[in-house]
Amino acid sequence: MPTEGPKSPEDRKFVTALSRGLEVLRCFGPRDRWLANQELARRTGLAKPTISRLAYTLTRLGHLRYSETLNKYALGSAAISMGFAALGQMDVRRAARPFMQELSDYTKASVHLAVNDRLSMQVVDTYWNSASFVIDIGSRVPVATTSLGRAWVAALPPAERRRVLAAMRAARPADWPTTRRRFLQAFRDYQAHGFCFGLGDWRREINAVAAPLFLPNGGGPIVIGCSGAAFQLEPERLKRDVGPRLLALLGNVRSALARD
Amino acid sequence: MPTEGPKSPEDRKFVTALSRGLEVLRCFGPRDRWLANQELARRTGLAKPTISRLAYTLTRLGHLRYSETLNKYALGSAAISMGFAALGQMDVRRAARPFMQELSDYTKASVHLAVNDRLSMQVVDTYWNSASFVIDIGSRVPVATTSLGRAWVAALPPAERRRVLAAMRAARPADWPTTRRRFLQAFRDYQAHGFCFGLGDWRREINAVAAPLFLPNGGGPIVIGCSGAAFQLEPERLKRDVGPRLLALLGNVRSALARD
DNA sequence: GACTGCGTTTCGCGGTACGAAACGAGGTAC
DNA sequence: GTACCTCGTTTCGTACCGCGAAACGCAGTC
Repeated sequence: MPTEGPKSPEDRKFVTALSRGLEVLRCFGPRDRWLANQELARRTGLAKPTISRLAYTLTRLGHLRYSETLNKYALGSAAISMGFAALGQMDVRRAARPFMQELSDYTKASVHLAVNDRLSMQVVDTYWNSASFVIDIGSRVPVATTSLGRAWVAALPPAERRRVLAAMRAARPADWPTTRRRFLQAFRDYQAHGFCFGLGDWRREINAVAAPLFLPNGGGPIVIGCSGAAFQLEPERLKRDVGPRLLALLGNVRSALARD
Repeated sequence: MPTEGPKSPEDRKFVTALSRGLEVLRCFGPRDRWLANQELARRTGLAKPTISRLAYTLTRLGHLRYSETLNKYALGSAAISMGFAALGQMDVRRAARPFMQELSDYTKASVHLAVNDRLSMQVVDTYWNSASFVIDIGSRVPVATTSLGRAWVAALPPAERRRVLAAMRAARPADWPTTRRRFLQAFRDYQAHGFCFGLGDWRREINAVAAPLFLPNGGGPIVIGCSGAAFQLEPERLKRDVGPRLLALLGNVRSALARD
């Protein structure tokens, strides 16, 4: 679910202070361990004193921690706990486990389960075999250039789809023509087959296929994909063999989820 | 870091709305997948309309998701992403990895890395060998009855220590006499040896030893512990052999962290 | 010692978030 | 069908909470 700022001029239900605080937490990407007050202000576009108060609150609550020596903030242990709580409640992971393992065994490639986070896909589970290419758990890959991302966008309702594409265009205007073309192709692939491809445009020599899955109780789609060395996963094989097996996998997961 | 509510009569820096929103998120424990508005109101002690607005905001931001059919909320993918972001930034994990593996190999028991979350310890990494008893990653164990928890409390400065003990007393008044006695012993153990024990009082026939570690840049202590079958880890061995090795492990981790 | 960069604190105002009460939507009983 | 639950959302006026310009404090630098 692509999120955005407050907007909605007269949305009395929207609690600004809470949104801003969470925005501060989201500043901490994989690359940004320690962020100073000023940097947080720059990234969020909020005034310094505001950041000061929000960060103070977040620190008291354990979501941030403060280094006296650096005068900077980092994510705290409360964030970790919340993440694990959320992970533990994804029963898709349990349900999908044997089937993902099986597909990985069959293809000798790696199989991933991912959820969306803005313009990235967050890899939540990974299964692999032999020396194939591996994206570790916890990795993030771009929505724009991976099969995981394309499958996610393709599964969105039109309105949200447009919002995401607009955000990607704004984020990387230079790449937009290519990005746009690839997405149009991805939508056609999704229409025709039910899955999307990534053929070497995220990493050279890595091919992949991915398909979305809507969970019973709402929320955005999650995505399962299979990726590996290009010489092993040729486009034709992805379309004829791996892709259909991926769809079968999703079917199995769906019925496993329905069962209990 | 033990967190608490707003309080502080005139704390102008504390942003109440943000705190309340995060409090809502924290209602979702491992056992509570779907929570209704009313249940959230009960747990947080906030008025229904307030929860309504906070939950609306959190849903818009992707931290919660809403099931139309159940009329209930669950944690959303933003929580997962944040958790992974926080995990990825704990370089203690990388630093400690080989040493924890080594201790696990030596003891044939499992070795855990944990952080605190209120009255639980959140297990963040696990290494094990053979068929020994395993606490999986993502598990949570109580502070009150485990070596991990005791080591954490023992490492706290006196003021925080008192706060935590008071919270445990309030949470389980009936167990307090026992809990108190065990903690006093744990503090003596920590003074004398630098580590704390858990001898069958969390799970029968499971013994464990744990010691805290303060990270270079502030924040509460993290804890590393070793646990296994009681017949393998007799108290005497924990004190003479495993405990000292645990301290050596912590020393190694500290210097590995200082190195880079 | 003046200067610069950054974080925190002050403080009065504006508007936001609060919550009692009203409203609405399903569900159940009879 | 009506009356009666229960639970969630919306309304709305007020209290007060969070906002941010400006002032302050504190290091480091030249």
